Amino acid sequence: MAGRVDVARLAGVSPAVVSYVLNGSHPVAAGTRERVVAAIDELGYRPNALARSLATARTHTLGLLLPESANPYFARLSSAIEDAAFDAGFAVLLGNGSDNAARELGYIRAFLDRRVDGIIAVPGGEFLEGWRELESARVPAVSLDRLQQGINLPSVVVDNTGGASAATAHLIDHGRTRIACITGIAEVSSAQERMLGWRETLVAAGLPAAEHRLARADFSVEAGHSATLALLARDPEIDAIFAGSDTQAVGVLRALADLGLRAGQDVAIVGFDGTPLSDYTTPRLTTMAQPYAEIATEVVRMLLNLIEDPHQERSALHRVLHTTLIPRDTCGCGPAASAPQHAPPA
Amino acid sequence: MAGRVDVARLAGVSPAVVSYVLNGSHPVAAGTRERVVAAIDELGYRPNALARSLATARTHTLGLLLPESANPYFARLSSAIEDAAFDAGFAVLLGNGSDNAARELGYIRAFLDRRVDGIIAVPGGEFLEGWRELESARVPAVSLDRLQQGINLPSVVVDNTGGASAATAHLIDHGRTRIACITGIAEVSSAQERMLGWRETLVAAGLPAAEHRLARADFSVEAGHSATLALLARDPEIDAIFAGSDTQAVGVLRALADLGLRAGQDVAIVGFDGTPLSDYTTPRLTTMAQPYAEIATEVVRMLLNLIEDPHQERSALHRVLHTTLIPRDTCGCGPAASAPQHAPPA
DNA sequence: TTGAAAGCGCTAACAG
DNA sequence: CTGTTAGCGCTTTCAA
Repeated sequence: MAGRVDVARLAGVSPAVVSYVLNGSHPVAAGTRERVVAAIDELGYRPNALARSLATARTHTLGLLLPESANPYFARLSSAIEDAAFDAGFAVLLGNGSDNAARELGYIRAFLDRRVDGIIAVPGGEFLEGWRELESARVPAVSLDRLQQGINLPSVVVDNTGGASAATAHLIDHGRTRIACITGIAEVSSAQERMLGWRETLVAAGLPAAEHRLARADFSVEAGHSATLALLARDPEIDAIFAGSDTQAVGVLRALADLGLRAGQDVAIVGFDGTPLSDYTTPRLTTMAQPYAEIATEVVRMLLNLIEDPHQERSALHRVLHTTLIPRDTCGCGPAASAPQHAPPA
Repeated sequence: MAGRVDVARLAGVSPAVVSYVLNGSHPVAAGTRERVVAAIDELGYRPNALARSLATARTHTLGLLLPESANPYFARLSSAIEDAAFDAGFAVLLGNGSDNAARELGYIRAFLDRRVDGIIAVPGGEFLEGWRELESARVPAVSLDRLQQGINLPSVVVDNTGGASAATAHLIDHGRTRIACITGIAEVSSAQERMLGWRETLVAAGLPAAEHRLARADFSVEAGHSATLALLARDPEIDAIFAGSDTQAVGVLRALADLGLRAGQDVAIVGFDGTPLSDYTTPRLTTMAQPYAEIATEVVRMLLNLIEDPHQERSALHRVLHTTLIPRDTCGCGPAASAPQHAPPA
């Protein structure tokens, strides 16, 4: 592989000049530049990023730590973040915490060791030690999707309470009164806030927000499925379910089908996240959509600013974006809820 | 941040000795080692991976290039690969080709510049130039999920033809005779092979494999949806559909519901991939499951071997794993196909 | 068993 | 405008 010296020799200049034209950091005579550029692409020369990083203390690489990257929501989110990072000229190292403290820590260290310029993390349940290392390493980091108890890092989240409230209100508008909630564990701030939005809205409407209509489970289809079964066994009167995530909502759908109940009619549902697949469930899932692209550009923008100037006013570094209701079939809005399901073949 | 020299000073040794104990590459007196180790974790010292990599020409980092990481199949796959890489002590740089030649090339370069030890790539449609850079850079690389025309790189794929054949045979076993196929574009080898499996099996059974019952679309829900609509409009006689991916199958499900047709009864369906969500669609999707964990461990094992010894026999570097049929409801096996859909609430 | 010193490939003063 | 030189933080001969 051709090196900087080869280029320099071919162009008849010193190695330093090659750097100058490469980085545009120094004035270089037009003629010289041309010769260097010609030499560069004649040799197919590409600067060694490791060496450059060692010298500049910048890797143009971000670390992204997720709790479980296979989850459709996080998959969508990470894809958006990668896009934004790519546009900004950054590569991303991906880490999968798997809700496992040791792994999260392992990835944080892997990122730190490789000197990433910044870290975006969706903190899992047991992330305290990871944060500690992060803080002591003084590497710019921003918390995404959720806040971590007692640690004040810059963050980008959505208005979970507001979104949950809108979802619940929509259910109430449809005449539902016995509305259950399935959400994530209390340690996850976003899950907790969604529960709060549900509860507050119910209370404000003079409707019961009974404890036995609240289920906490992890953000998986399986959990949504079994939580629904348990909820309905405990209280068959339930006529609507607000699910704190689309993945859980898919489990709800499946559970209703298992019980022979019609989603959108017997039991109305509103999910959360606006996952791509939510538009293709049967029936179509009404959900609170998150603004993925906006979240992604905002979080990398914030991180990049932080990298430029690490001593920013912390208070300005908390962004709250908004979700929007996408009314489809499972709430009772759409046509499909009453569409022919036993119609003869076309 | 504490450096190697600080550790050395604290332990009363030379910086070189710190390296010796860190890498265990050199004999070190027990007492000395202890002092060094003590100094290391008193200072919380962590070696700079960039510097180490520059010196050793090893980054312990892999590049993973996917066509679209938000797709449930690739999300599941990348999560499995990350797991395997983590277990092997490797971090992964993730790239999202977005079926865009320029982006793919951009990521290949980003990987190469950062001196990844190896690359795993699922080639998108226009990956030729990317491959070229890959080859000339002589970096170990393996092709995943599909083969790239005319380029002989090590690969890990599944037996697509066999899987598609089994899927089609299963449909035939259910008495279906007018079986359509929706798969990816012909340029994608796996999509093509799945189509072939469908066709061969039909022919072998003396059934028609009509061209007008074949649809090529990209691997998305949307595409599966519209392809189904088109297929059925063209030929309402179709009584089964083999979908070359679960995401497309989800679109098929949605399209059938739109048309008032019952999946598993009016039209039977078998998907491909065994995506986690396939177990939670309504009705449950019968599918050919890919062995994710096995694929992942195999591909990183192969890549790691290649890194150790780049001059291996090429012929041994093609692994074909097998898919397994998971019979559920959409083929007609399960109970849900005939489950009450208009039953009264429990 | 330990230390000194020469790189790894690049950037960034500083001189010229 | 261009070249020299000293690092960046680590590994690795080679001597001691």
